[in-house]
Amino acid sequence: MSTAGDHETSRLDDAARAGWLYYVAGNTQDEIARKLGVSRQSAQRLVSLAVSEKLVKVRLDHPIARCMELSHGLVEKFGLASCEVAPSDPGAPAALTGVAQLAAGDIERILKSDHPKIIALGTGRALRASVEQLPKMDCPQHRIVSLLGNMMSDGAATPYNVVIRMADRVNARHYPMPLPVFARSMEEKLLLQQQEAVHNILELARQADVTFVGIGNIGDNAPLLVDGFVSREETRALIKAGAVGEITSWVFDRSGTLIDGLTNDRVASAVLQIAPAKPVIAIAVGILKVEAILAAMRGRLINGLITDEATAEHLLNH
Amino acid sequence: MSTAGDHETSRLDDAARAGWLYYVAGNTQDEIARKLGVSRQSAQRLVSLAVSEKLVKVRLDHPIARCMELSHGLVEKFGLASCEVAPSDPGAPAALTGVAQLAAGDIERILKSDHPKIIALGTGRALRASVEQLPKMDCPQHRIVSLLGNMMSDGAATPYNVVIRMADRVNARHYPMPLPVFARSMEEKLLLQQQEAVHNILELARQADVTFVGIGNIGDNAPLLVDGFVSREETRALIKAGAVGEITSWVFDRSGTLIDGLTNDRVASAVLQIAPAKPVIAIAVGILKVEAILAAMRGRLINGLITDEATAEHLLNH
DNA sequence: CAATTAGACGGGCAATTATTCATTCAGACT
DNA sequence: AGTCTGAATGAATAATTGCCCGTCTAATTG
Repeated sequence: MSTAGDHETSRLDDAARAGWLYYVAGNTQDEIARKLGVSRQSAQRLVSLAVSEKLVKVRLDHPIARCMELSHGLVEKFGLASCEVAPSDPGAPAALTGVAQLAAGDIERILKSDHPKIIALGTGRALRASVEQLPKMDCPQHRIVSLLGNMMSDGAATPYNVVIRMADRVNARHYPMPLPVFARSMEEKLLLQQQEAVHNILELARQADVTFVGIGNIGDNAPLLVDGFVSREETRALIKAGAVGEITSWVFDRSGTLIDGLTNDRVASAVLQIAPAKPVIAIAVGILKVEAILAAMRGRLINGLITDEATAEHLLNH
Repeated sequence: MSTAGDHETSRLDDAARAGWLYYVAGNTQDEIARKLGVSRQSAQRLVSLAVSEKLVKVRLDHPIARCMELSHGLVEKFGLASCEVAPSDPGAPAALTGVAQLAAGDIERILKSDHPKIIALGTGRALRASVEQLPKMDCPQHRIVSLLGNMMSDGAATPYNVVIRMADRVNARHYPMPLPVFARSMEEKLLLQQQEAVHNILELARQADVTFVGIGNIGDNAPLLVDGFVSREETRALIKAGAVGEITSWVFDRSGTLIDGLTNDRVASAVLQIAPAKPVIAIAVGILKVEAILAAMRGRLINGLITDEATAEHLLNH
């Protein structure tokens, strides 16, 4: 026993020595092997032992480090395909710029591809801010398609028309949806969607290679309410039905299940797919949205998330 | 200015991201390149930037880590060719075992060589303890030579006969020095050294491929005094002449310069070389010896050191 | 005591990482 | 505008690292 213990101890000592020489002193494994009087392979084993025994601890002295941890944690916890967390600037309340830059980076990377892509977009302030961050580009090979209408029921344009703005910037073919966000009734919705142009656009959206959406909360500060798409009474009914969030105006409950009836009967936007095969990336920031984001992840309505540090903390500590 | 700053910042952010993915998440640089949307070379540059900008900090969770730092510090500060520091066991007062094992490891490594080597040995408790740690070996190709006599002036054997003990263990040719440590006078010393055998041994010692010595302090607890080689009066005279330490009974002052006259006139051991070309490694432990070790390093009487943590701390904080 | 087995070792090779070099590109200056 | 400079980039290549496999050693077991 004592012999084995000593043996193990001295092996760990050597591992520590090797780890120190490698990570702190910057020696190569060959040099370590010479200094420790062992073969290079043994030196390699010692270094890797030092790592696997957790003798070496790496710390990253940069605000980004926390973001990476959070992102990693969210990926693990909710089975996301991707997650990016922007640092929250404690000074600036307009926390959008961080995520907007991140999202813009993602979008830009996709646009740089030579292969034609179909990019589907929802709406929302965060998404709009992201598009604003895009540089001028020339991407005629791609198509940008809207997931939902850009009209109020009375025909007025909605304030956050992301598709057209983006197409402006990057010079791509684009397909805004010539529909109101909500039809006046289920029948009207079906009627509208039977138009060939609308039908084509919905089909295009279904084939999208990547989808970016916003997530809205339901309640007093809900985008849908603030922007006048639903009334106070409808909001109350939705809350009573368990609604906590919405994506492209489709309202869902805590488990991420779409609410039956109510406004969902009249939503004209493309249907959400559960556990989509292609990336569906939500851009969403804010403590108010935490419940909605959680629900969307639980229900597999999205498989990617771009958010900020503060929101990510709440999502993980829930 | 603001643009440049932003640019630099975002570059560092990316570097931090890359560093995190590499060191914390264990990604390969290829994966990082894909995730960050840059070329593999750029990913490599980002990782190395994160290192050179000190964003990644590596810590080693093992007592050895401190020893490695101390060793590195001593090498730098005193221009040593090598330095090893054994962990001090706060519980055990007999701090010798740590350094003894280290030294034994060094010696063993040399003995394993197929090329014939000449190993010169001094005396001392630490050196003796090291030899005790040697395993049984069979090394007829090497020669072990003593740097100094193993007799008291009256012909009695000295207690720490390292060479014979070591030769016992490793079965190597050995050359103990058939001389007293101190002759009775300078004339007697010269006479003794003219014997052919002695002359040959001294020449062999001069050619040694590697030399291991102990370092003694001068004073009340000095090995020379305790073991009865010098008298109290001689000790007093030496101290008055500035003596702080000795190696193979050659006494030197604070600057590592050999003291003129006194006992040095009568030392029969091989002369110390200043700034030796081959490794001359001292094995020395203890707060009492700090002054002596410092002096030996200053005077370039040694170019290698094996000591323990506590002693190393004192050497560096001096 | 022989058989078995777990673990370490080193050789060789594939994968990964670091470096060098020529080129490009943006901005500064003439 | 032309030219220079310095940074950034990608390609090529050199260096380093990680992994697999056959071999050997030592401990365990029957």
